[in-house]
Amino acid sequence: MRDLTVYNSLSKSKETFIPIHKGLVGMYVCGPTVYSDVHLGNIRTFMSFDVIFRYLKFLGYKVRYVRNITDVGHLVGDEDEGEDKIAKRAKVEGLEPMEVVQKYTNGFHDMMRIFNILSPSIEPRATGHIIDQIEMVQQILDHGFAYVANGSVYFDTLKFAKEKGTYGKLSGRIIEDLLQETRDLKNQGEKRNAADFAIWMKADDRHLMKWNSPWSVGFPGWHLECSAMSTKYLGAHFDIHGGGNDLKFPHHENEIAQNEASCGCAPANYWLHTNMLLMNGRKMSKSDGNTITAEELFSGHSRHVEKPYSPMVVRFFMLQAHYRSTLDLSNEALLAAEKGYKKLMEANAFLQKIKTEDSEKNAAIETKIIQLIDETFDELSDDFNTPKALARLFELVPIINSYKDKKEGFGNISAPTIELLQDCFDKVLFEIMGLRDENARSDPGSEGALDGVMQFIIELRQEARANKDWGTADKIRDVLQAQNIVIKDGKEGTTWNLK
RNA sequence: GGUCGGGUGGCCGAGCGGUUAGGCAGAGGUCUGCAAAACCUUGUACGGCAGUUCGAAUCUGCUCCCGACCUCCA
Repeated sequence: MRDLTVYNSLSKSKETFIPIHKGLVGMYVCGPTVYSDVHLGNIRTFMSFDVIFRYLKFLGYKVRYVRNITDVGHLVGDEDEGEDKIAKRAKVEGLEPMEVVQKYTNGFHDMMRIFNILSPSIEPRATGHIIDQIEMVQQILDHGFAYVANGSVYFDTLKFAKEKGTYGKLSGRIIEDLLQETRDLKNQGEKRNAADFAIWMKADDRHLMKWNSPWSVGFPGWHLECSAMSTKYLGAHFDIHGGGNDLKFPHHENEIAQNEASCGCAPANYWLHTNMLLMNGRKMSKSDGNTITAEELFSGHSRHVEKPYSPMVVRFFMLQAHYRSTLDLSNEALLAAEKGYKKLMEANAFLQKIKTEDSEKNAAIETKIIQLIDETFDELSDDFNTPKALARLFELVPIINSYKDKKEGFGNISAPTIELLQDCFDKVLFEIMGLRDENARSDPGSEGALDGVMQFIIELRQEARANKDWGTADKIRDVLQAQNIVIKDGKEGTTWNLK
């Protein structure tokens, strides 16, 4: 197995990835809070972890990938009296909270499918794990790192920080600074310190989602569900924990604290964080409206974009940036990605059709190809560097295309090398990067029929061309073009493909 | 205000001590009835100012911008 290097947010450096159990990887990623449609920023994060999941599997690891659905406890606003996001939405839409949850969970799953993001191994919901969460609250209380106040339970951050000395390690926060926050929080009354946070909250009568507990009828705190569910399915100590950069603090920091307080050990060895998707140079965010939806991208109906872009173009666009860098979305960048994506897919489609035959081989090119293939996997193994891996693939494209033209000096590639190349493109593009060839005629039933018709039309056009009837030849091409079918007259005959 | 990250050629985006990253756009050429595609050739950029070094986009200091987190967000 190739050595894999990952950037660990905990150490702020790249480390060699060594799983706790040989050959097995446990990975937990914070999923969405299902109170509204997913937006592109979420999608980028889940797509990044999708590639990570796919690559780990490619390397031969058996991966248990847990990605939760948060459907309770996430509050609006910055103080503990804020409304639950789901409950608020339920009121607005006149639905049962669970209907809201189902609606947006369905929407989320649809979007994951559209972007070819694989389902995780387990997708647990917070509301399905209330008992586990109550047990964890109890453990934290038993260990003295929480206190009950008026039916709610708060995590005693200061005590935890003093005794364990690890609080703030992930996010670089210093407890003293947090305590000195002068921000004017309305509901500080029950908390001993500003840095404390609720792990169980007493619900008022009007609250829609609430459960019985030893402390009150209420609901779990936002950070708790991840601690409880990761522990339940991956154990107290697992390999990778991931999420968006904006979750580092307070969410992940508090998650770590909860885990340590309940079972005495840090939950994950490696913390991976994806960076933000930007638009207009600013974070794309649900709450401030600086956003574009996936549907708007697909339809082109947005002032930020001048034409529609397909899901795979968007996926490719995101793959061209490293997951730890911010990525600025713009029409121009999308346009460039679309061209590049098509070029790569066309080269691949041609490559996969090459019949291997033994012929005189060119040692220099053989070496170059093998080296580039090797480098492609090196890049992926270096903290999942998809942009660099794609760059190597793009360097292979001219070699592939020159084979098409049967130019002097190229084309003399041995069968095993061609097979290696075919395998590399297939694995990297589809299995690892999760792309799909949108140009490929996907419906096998209609393919035969359309292909037959196209062969006939191309034949007719060839006759016209042979008779130098350029008018007819061009008309056929123009009409087909209007139907989004592109005709290309190559040296080896005419080919066609759907635009 | 505190903490952290970033400023790379027309655009996107890698790299982080010595190499052409790559994509898109642009220019010239080959091919072609014309086109498209493909192929070949072409661009010497790293916010600014000092410094370290044989050598810096890459390290250090200062400085100017921008962003993220600190409050719900992937």
